[in-house]
Amino acid sequence: MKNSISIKDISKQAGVSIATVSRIINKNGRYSEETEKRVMDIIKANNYVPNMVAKGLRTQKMKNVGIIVPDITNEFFMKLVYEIEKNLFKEGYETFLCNTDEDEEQERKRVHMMAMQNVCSLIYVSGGVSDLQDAIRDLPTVFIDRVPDEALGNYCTVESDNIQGGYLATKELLDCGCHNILLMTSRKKISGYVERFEGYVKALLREGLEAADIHVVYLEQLNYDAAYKEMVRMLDEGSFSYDGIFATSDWLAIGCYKALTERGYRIPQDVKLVGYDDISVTAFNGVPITTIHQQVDEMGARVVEQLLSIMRQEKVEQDVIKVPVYLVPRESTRGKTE
Amino acid sequence: MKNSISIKDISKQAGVSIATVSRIINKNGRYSEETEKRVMDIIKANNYVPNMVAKGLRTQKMKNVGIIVPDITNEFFMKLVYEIEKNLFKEGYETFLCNTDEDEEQERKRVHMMAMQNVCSLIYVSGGVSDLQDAIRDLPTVFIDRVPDEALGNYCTVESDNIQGGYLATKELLDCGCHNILLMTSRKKISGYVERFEGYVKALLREGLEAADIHVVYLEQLNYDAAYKEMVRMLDEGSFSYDGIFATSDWLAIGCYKALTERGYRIPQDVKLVGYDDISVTAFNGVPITTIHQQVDEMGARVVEQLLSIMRQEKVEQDVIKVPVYLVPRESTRGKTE
DNA sequence: GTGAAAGCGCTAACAG
DNA sequence: CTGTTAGCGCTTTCAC
Repeated sequence: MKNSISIKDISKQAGVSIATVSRIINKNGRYSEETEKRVMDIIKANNYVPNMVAKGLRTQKMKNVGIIVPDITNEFFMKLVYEIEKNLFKEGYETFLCNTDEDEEQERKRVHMMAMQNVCSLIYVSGGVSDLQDAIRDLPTVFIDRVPDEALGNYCTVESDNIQGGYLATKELLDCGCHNILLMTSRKKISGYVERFEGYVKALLREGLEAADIHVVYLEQLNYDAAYKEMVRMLDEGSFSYDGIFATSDWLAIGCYKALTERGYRIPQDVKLVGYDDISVTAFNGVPITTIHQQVDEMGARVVEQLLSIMRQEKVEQDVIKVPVYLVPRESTRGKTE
Repeated sequence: MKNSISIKDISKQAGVSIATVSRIINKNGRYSEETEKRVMDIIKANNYVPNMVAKGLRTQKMKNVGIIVPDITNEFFMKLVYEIEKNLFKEGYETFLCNTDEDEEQERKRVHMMAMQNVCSLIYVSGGVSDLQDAIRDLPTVFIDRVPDEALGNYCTVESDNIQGGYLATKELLDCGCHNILLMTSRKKISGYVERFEGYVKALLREGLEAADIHVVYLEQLNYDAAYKEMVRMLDEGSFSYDGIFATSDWLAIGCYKALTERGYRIPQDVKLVGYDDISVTAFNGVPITTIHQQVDEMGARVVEQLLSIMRQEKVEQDVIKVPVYLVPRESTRGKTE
């Protein structure tokens, strides 16, 4: 790689052995202050940068972690990655970013590549992690919005308090007088989404509603297009008769909004709508959309903190870290449905 | 790293030398079909994955490239990264993602880290690349939206036809009858932005306007907050007297929109507005915003294609690849200003 | 406090 | 067609 200078060159110039230079670089002690200074000066003068690849080969550990994200064009995920990258970089780690497009095959391939690159740990954002146990085993891993089914090696989960989130979202709709609330969520059993569902049910039941009042529509993909199409389908076949929708992510809410308004429904007068994540488009949307705010900065910080602690082999006290959420009320739930 | 099996283990099991295994893995020829089959079977059976770090140390080349982006939470950049990652991954490259927050210090640090990680090339999105010549030298680099001032080693630029973009945006405003058009852009001399400015001037002059009709406001940072604050400042001190604004990026346009509407200005009746990039928030915004569409998929594909060609030492015929843009007319320029 | 030497997993001459 | 060997740049015993 480039005409870069190595530890050997430094040692030669300094008139010491490479072992000594290595010790000095890593501050491992067992060298005199005098040699230290001499060597450090030469290092600076030559603008030496350590070769992490060689170091990685020797130590069997690269200082880089892989981040697997279902959709890197989604602002919510990237705000999370932003925080993670920032905190990880501070600790000297580089991050590989992998987009899976919510596709298990892609995911498998990419995790495989990560393994080849000897990443020292993995961060998994609400993904499938289907049959990856083998590849992941022994690799410190933090999951976001997803508690793996089987116990893996060293892992931990960080997520929002999704039950509370689902509860708050549904409660908001109920408080607006909605009686027929549709939940739109993912077909996949991602724990974060399952919990939002749980919160929805909890709010319904508390309000004295019954099992018959639970209405759910499942989506194959968690994105705008899928939500829009499903909504259009329901509207066109006349199977839509709700006065409130809780969409488990903001892009789903936007998809619903688009389909509804295109067909002449007014929001919030005819249908009230709540999203989840608090990405900026909900604030700027034609009718600003009420949503559940996830504290991405807090989440990102906790993810890195947990990851480091697992890597240091420290005992991780909690397997699941919960971060609080709060409701952001906007136009889409303004007014009272009677 | 993990209990992974090595080429040595494979060779032992197959009863051949490690050199032969290496040749087979890399399809370098000079082995019989028979041994190939035997070795491949063992590789599969043991679920062997090559150690890229060792390979990288030996060959002095890691198959991973660094991507430097000013703001990873911006959908435009990430759509670009999405395409780049996809295409690069197909070719067996992994990507490091670095966020600079438009901060030169951050940028320096991160490029430095990339060098330590022995990335085989760099992709630079509209960044500063101030005094990085040293670090970058000899590293194949593709710039997006930025033509470096000084000639570096092996580089190339991919960008939208920004002059045309600036022209189309301004032309749209002129066609709506605007006479007093403000350009909002970056203080930094990023070539992509300088060219949008050029297009703006070109449209103005063609329409018979003069130097006195050129009005520009420069921003220190290229984001929503900066645009919003600057707009508020102008509005509050009464120095705003325009009937049209061309904001050189969508988030700037959204910032202007917010400030203007908060103060009672109507868009498009009082002020017409055009953005740049075509990120989704412009389509969903209260008043959908006219913008210039950049073909990110095309750009991403060209970036990877150029990068690979530079790495293969092939002659790069053009130093600057231009990708066409087009106008997406929306509400914010509807109607005629008389 | 310092140095010699082994070796991480792999590739690439070179010899056969 | 196949094997032997010498490192890539670095860390880490183990002597001195």
